[in-house]
Amino acid sequence: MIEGVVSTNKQGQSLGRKGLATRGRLMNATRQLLKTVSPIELTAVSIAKQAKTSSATFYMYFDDVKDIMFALSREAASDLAAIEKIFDEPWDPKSIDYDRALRLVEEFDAAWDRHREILRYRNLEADRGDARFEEAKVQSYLPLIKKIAAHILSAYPEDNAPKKSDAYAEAATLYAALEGVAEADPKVVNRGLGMKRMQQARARVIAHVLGRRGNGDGWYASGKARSSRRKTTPKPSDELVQASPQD
DNA sequence: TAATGGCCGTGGCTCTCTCG
DNA sequence: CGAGAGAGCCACGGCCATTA
Repeated sequence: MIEGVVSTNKQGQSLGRKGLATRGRLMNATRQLLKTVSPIELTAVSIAKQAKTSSATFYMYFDDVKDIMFALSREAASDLAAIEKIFDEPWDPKSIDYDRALRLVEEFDAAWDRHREILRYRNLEADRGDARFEEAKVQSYLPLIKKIAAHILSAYPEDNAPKKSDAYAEAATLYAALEGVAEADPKVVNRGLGMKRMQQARARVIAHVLGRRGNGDGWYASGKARSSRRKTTPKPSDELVQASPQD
């Protein structure tokens, strides 16, 4: 897992075996309830009841329901991060590797299947402006976007590489496509084009963006052409680009 | 084995909010 | 406006590992 190490409860007492077990029971109870109850409707009382403990005990470990959802979202993010390992395998950046791209999509979707309610809640709170969830969301997707961007850049010779920020923009676009479908309820997707088809489509897009070209295709302007194009290109300013390497 | 102290869970209370 | 549900806090007592 795993969620950052928790060493004390809300009263500042250091957690022993029992305390860690109770905290874990509360988190498991929340996961169970999320299968049938919206996170918006979750209550500390229902979680405590499911964990066979009292609401007072719940407040010894968590501030409120949002707090336990945050702890669960960190666990989920850790599970999701495991798919980055695909990029550590030998992967020729100049070849179109559809099978590997499909595996990336399938593993990403599988992680979302395991944590959909929690990750959706995390994204909802981040979108609502909660700084803690926003930070958790960024820290969740940034490592994968960095891997994708590095893979894109590695397909080019040094003297003909696209701008790093362009590679990051493409990586962010791919991630948005990945997550956009993964976040959707599979039942809804299956009523439409079907999950298999959507996975294959994303895999094809990813395979083509990641495995391509070599000497460039004229998409990335250089020299004067690049500087003149900059006039019409808005300067990236969000936290993703701030965290990404600049040219 | 008894004493000790930290860890932990609970009962009961007040306050707030929602609903009829 | 009263009833009910839930949030949150506090004080107390039980449990358990450690120590003499």
